[in-house]
Amino acid sequence: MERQVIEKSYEPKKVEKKWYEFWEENGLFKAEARSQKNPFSIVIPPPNVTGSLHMGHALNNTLQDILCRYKRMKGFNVLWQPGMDHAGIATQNVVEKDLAAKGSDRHAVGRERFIELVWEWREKYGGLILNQLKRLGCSCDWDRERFTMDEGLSRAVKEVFVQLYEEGLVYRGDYIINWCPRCQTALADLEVEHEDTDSHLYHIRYPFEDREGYLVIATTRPETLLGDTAVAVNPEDKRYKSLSNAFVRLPVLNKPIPIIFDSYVDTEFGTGALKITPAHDPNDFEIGKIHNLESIVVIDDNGRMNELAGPYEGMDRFECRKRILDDLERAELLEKIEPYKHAVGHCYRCKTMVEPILSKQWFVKTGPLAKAASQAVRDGRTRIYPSNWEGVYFNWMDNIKDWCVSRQIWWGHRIPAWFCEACGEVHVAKKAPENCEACGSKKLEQETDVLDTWFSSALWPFSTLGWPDATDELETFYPTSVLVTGFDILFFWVARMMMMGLHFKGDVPFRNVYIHALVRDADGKKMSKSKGNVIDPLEVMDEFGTDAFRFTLAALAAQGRDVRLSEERILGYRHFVNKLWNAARFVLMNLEGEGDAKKEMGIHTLPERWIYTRLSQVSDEVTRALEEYRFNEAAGLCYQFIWHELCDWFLEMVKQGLYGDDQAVKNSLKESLKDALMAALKLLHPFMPFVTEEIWQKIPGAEGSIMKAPFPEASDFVRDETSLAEMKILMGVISGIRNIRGEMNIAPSKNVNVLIDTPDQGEINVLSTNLDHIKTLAKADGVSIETGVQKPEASATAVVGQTSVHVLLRGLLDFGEERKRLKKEINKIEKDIYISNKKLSNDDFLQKAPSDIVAKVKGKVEDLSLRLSKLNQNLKFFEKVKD
RNA sequence: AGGCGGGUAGCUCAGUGGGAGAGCAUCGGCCUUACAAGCCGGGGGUCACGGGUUCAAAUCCCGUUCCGCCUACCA
Repeated sequence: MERQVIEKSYEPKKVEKKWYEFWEENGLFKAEARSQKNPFSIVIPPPNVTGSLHMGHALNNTLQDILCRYKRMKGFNVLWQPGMDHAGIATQNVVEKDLAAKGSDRHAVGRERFIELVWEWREKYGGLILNQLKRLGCSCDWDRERFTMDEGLSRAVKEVFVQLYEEGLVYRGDYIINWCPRCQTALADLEVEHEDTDSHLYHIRYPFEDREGYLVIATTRPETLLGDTAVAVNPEDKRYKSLSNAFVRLPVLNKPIPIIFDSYVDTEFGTGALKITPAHDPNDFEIGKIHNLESIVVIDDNGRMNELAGPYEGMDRFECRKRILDDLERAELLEKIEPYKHAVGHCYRCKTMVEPILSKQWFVKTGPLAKAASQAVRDGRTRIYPSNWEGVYFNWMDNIKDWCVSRQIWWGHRIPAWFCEACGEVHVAKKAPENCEACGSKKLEQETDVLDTWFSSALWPFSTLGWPDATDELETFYPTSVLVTGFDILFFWVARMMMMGLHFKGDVPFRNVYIHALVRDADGKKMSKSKGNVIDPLEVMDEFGTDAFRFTLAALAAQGRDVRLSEERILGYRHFVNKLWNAARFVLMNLEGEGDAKKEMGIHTLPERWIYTRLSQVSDEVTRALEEYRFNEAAGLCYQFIWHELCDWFLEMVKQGLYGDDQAVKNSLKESLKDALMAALKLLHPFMPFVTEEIWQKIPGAEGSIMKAPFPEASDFVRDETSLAEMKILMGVISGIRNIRGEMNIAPSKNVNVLIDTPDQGEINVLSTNLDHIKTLAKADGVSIETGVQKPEASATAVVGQTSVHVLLRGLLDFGEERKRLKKEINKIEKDIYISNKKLSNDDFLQKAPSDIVAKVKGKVEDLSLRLSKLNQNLKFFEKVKD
């Protein structure tokens, strides 16, 4: 065989690209539309077409990739459905910015041309994030990539909208919506971010119409008084009992408005009198409806005062506020100004302060849809992990409000509704009608509004699989197996997919939802560009390698907890990647020239029997962890096992045999080494796809990609429970000697002699057949094993269970040090014994605790007592020597 | 206002009723022929505070406090 030169350290950059291309070329990410295999499917949370990879994406997609790779190795027909979201407002903003840079704007180029420009932008820059996902190793079936604006998905959108309309679940009406004056569009309630803001509460005098004096109202937005059509007080409020049928005079505009009584008004707040502006406040709107008040819109789409604002017409809303306050002051109608902190809504896209404005919009009636979506989770048809999110989900679903789905932007799915210019009739249909059904006119104009981006996202789990056509993909993969996402879009996206999936497919869109945490910086702060605390995933991958990065994310992704990412942590796991690399290097060096060694039966040494047993256990544990989305546990198990068992003990123990003369033992060890390495690689592959493939390909006899290798199962390895106990003794003795050497500062170059004293024949057998391991790993020259011997003078002793390990230190032993060491040990044990004895002397404990627990404590006391007496003997010995 | 999560070693965090753990950092000793991105050994914690349930509490319950987040129409 040709000698493979293996580098001393792993160089991620050299191999990552190579293997990704290899996987793609060999079609290893492809799903089968029809298959005998069990299906496993995930739809990717579609990143925005404008997006570039940030930590949230990295975590989200790493977890999905872990699941997909794991399930493929488990033999499933895996579909990881990729795609992107057209991201209405975000994308439109980007292209508008381009235009602005050229001194133009969208109105100058016109709607049609603008949309063309957006498509052009998409062709040019839109694929960026997908390539970044590839760098991350994501094993999506890229041939199936979808886009929320592509033809098929647009068809699904129309189909859904029209059907909902026909069912009465879509309607159009005048309501208060959140208006972003910068984006020039309505926003759904969810798209408004409330932020506590230092503001002022203005107390304004509204003079009575028919008598002296005035009513004082409190407001944070004085400019809206221009649209006031009433002042409300609570009917129970004694202060205002006398005011029925009274009027006040609206300041500035100087017109009479009625005083009305409504129990909505809080008597405790402000003056207990509330100005009512039905066109610019959601609550006032409701009150206005009840009392048949007129709604007067005074702020336009640009956030400027309109012609109904009288003298303030044309002013910006904030400028108007200032001017009105000045005018009120001058008229002595401003009673006082109090500092006031309250939540102010901002546009989630551009952070502009939103303005509640009355306007005509399209809504989805969510009540019936939400009820079904809520029920599906209550029934367990969809399970949310971790389950505490179910409460949040129910709370939202049960208090849901209708969803404003129209947006006054250009980039998006244009609402399939047509208005008759002649009679005003509204037609909702998949295709433009020829003429008006009501009056026959041919003059029909399509609605200019587009749909909320989340409308198309809500259909993602079935629209990407070909709906409304009945496809094999839908048949095979719907409902999808699991949705992996962050809690920040639980309402935006997950909830709405549940509603749409249930309504249009008659079944939930996913069996499980795994909600992962948010990635924060090392100080627990949300990463954001403005804070400058963003760690760029691409830079991390460059510096530490993709595998180390992925493993870090998985290891930190404990359920229900945010991920705090620090570079030190990633560095630590890069060391782990390198450790694996070097362990493999060691194994491969020893397999050199062997070809396919035949399995040698019956000569397995203790370390081999042990490592197979552990492989069996660990495979089982990792599998269970992954099945329950306990990624951090799965990662931790692999880390612990590979580093501290496979490398620290097994690899060290096989060395002698490998370097010895017994060919049969050598062959057996090589085979075991290879088995253990291959199993470790397979366990790690979902987490670290690149390095595991790179090593896999170097193993003699390993066939094809590791992606196609079966994931290790408990039954793949011979379990030998006695090997666990035997290794425990052996490790205990070795650690005991090492401990003494360390504490006594014995140079590693200095070998020592050891006398082991044990009464147990089984232990004698184990230790004597593994003498060489003790010699090598503990640096002992002569090791003898006896029963009931005298403690040699000038020796330090470790006590392991019933066994004493005397380390002979002629000329090396500092008696004082040894006394100190023994006292420390004795102290610890005495404390332990004290605690356990306290339990055993408690009758309640003996009676009520389960018997196995009692037995355990008893056994522990016995063990400890034995050790204690031996340690005490040793201590006495040294105290005698001192005298 | 309501809801959720959290407070465990110097730091970051695991640990949902029975012997307080890991990684990093730290200290001591080693270039031992896979790995100094390494090896061996050590030190370090009133599990936020106060009560309760229990034979037994970091873990369950109640209260207090601090931090973070989410939802909400108090002008």
